[in-house]
Amino acid sequence: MSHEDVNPGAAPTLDQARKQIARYGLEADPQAVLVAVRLMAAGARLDRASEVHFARSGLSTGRYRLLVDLEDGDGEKSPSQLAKSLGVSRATVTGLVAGLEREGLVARRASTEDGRGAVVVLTARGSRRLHDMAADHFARLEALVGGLAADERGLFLDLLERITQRIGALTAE
Amino acid sequence: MSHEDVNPGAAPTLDQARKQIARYGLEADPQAVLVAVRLMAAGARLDRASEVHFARSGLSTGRYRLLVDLEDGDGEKSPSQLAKSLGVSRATVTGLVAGLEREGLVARRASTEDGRGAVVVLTARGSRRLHDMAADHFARLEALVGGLAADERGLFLDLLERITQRIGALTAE
DNA sequence: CGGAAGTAATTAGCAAGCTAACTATTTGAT
DNA sequence: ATCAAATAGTTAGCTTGCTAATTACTTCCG
Repeated sequence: MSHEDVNPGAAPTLDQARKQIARYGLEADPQAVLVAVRLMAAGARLDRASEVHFARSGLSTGRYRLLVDLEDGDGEKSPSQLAKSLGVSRATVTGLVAGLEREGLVARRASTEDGRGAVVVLTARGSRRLHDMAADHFARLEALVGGLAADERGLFLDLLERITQRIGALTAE
Repeated sequence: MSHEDVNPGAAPTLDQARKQIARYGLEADPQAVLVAVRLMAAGARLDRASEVHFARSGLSTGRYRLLVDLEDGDGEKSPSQLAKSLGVSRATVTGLVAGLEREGLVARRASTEDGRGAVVVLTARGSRRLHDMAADHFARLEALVGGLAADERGLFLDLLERITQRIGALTAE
């Protein structure tokens, strides 16, 4: 065995990126590759941590986002609208709503205007759940970013935005 | 209906963050919250785009990472080591290896040193698959980050690192 | 106004992660 | 030397997301 610490879930290093690029005889910029890979890794880790975080309130990330989306609106929305604003498929919304309805955080009614449609309504219980979570939730979000000064946060937002705009490049063609 | 574009999978805005914080009567810094929420949203989107990207080569993100991890080493590793370095559970590795083995990209041997252990070996076919993907893959990673100048990339890496260090804060206690 | 095409929601079935439980082996402490 | 505890790997069962197919209703065109 060597002396390398295996370093669980390790963020990849610049050297690793360089080695890979060299191995394939490519011209890519190791630093650019590193940024992409690190962001992906961070995203995956954050996703999982987020699930754990929301699980404490008996929710999942998706369910929480759906509740917030309802509360941000007038408290009701169709599944299709929810799918669009959450950026998930309608099938996923069906599943999320089913779970939330089972817990009484949300109710479903048939639409009065469109015979095909449904309307998802935030219940008092759902609203209360959001309020109960709020203080802890926002405190944790702040803590996550607490290592950055205010101006650094603005900078980070800008840079992140400029990367996410190009996510399509991953799958384009 | 209002004039708001529903803006599919919309990144949340500073105003939305402000409104939420106000609704719950909290003191949180809207910009800090926005950074956290945007990063989470970006992570989720990137994750899904990444799956689509790797699916073109008949892989998933997890399977790709496992292959790369093998190639970065001496071409073989135990499932436990893989789990540690990939930051996933051993059960997940079992599943990934099963899939990769089915496609002949990887092979499994019993460990000679430890009667409980196994060794996962990258096959020639697995190695070839990585090479075949490399040019396109790295080009896309570069494109993702192409909106940032070299010094901005360094900056971004630094800021991202300082946030990811605190992911634990989301789930701590 | 009648039928084709489009849209809303759900259902079924898939992959990736997880935890918990189980088997087999090794380690280590008495 | 033995037996308990730790470790390696797998399995089973859960959740979240997806796509594709199904059903029901609207819309729109001729």
